[in-house]
Amino acid sequence: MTRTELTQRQQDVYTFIRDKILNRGYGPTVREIGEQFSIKSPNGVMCHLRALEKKGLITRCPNKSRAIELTEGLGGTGGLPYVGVIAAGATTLSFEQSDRIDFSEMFARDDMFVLRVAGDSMIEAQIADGDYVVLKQQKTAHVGQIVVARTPDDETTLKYWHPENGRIRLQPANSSMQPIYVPHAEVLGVLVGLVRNRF
Amino acid sequence: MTRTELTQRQQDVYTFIRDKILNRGYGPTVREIGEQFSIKSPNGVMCHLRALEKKGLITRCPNKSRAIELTEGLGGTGGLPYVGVIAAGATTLSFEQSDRIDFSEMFARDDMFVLRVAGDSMIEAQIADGDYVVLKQQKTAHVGQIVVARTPDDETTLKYWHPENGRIRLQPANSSMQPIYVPHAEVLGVLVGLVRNRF
DNA sequence: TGGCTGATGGTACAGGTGTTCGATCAGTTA
DNA sequence: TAACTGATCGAACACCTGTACCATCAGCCA
Repeated sequence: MTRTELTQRQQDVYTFIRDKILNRGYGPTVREIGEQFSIKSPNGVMCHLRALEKKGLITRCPNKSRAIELTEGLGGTGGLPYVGVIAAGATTLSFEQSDRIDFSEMFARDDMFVLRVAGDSMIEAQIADGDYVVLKQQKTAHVGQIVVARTPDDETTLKYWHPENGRIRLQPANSSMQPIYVPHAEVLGVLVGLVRNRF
Repeated sequence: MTRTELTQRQQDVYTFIRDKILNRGYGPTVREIGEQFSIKSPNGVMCHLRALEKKGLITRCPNKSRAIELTEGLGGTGGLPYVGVIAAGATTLSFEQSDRIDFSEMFARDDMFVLRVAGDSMIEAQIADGDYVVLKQQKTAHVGQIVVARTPDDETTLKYWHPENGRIRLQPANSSMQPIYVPHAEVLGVLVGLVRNRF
């Protein structure tokens, strides 16, 4: 959601403010923002805040400390009703008194990140073109795990992770495709989840 | 979430603080709390804040304004960093300054519900056993959409929706399975999303 | 009755904080 | 070249805010 109408600097400041509010629960002061970006004058920051407010991204309450509201909702209030398991066979759905399920809570760890999948190389693992995959950031993986790996020629790819004698086999889940063999590769993260929202 | 170890007054104060953080985006000052509860001395409020902190409900950062953190997570606040598209080929992942993606926002409509899939009848639509499917509650569907349908013998199933002359064909996405033909069926919802979190 | 806890009031102070005014400076546009 | 915009510095100011110290009072328990 990069905004062309924002300068890079404004984008940075906005992201910082949002990050503070989201992760710490309360926003930064003018001087905290300044410190973060090595802006030594409070007025330097004020200038950006005025710009962000004029462009409608934040709302401020004059003369109050830390009183920055994000115009964009924080989102994620409640989750969705979880009504049961659906099998090939009989099922009773109970909309009444159902539990709720919250996907952002499901992937709530902050060492995770999201990639969008392009291509069908993992189709037989039920990972389709356009899916969002959720990955846990780590540098090692077990044999057979699905990982995001960076190869020596600086390509990044989503594949099964198979270290072999003196090389790495990056195995697609697509029987019409061949495995990739590389002398070594860097694991960027391992697959922990998947989200799809187009049907 | 009434806590027996809290006095009524403390409970009230805590609720007020949480309400401010959740609905306004930033917490109250000591004096704002005092005004709300007609406590005329800042110290009266301090006393409650100390109590709440001692009991572990909030965390404070000394000498900072509005610096009240709720110990209990806000629930579904933030989303995850969205770092790019991963293709079979080259990709540059940018962890710096990345956008964020929030799945609970993605499925934020309140006419949606979630089911867990049992069985492999939709495997060729990349819907696997154990996946969560997100459905939009509606009574009609277009031809070829994936729906949750209830058949006359009161079974509920996830299938492709194919109305035909005088009957409904409920088509699995599994070439080893046969379609189900029923004289009529009730659409409970159409598929709009999918979430998987086991790998 | 004495001691304890929870809840407040009052006052005072130091440092945090938002804001303003004036000025510089690089890069872009007319 | 002149005008402008974005970004920033520096200093100053008034108010906001957290905090500390001291005191009161009702209710409960021993």
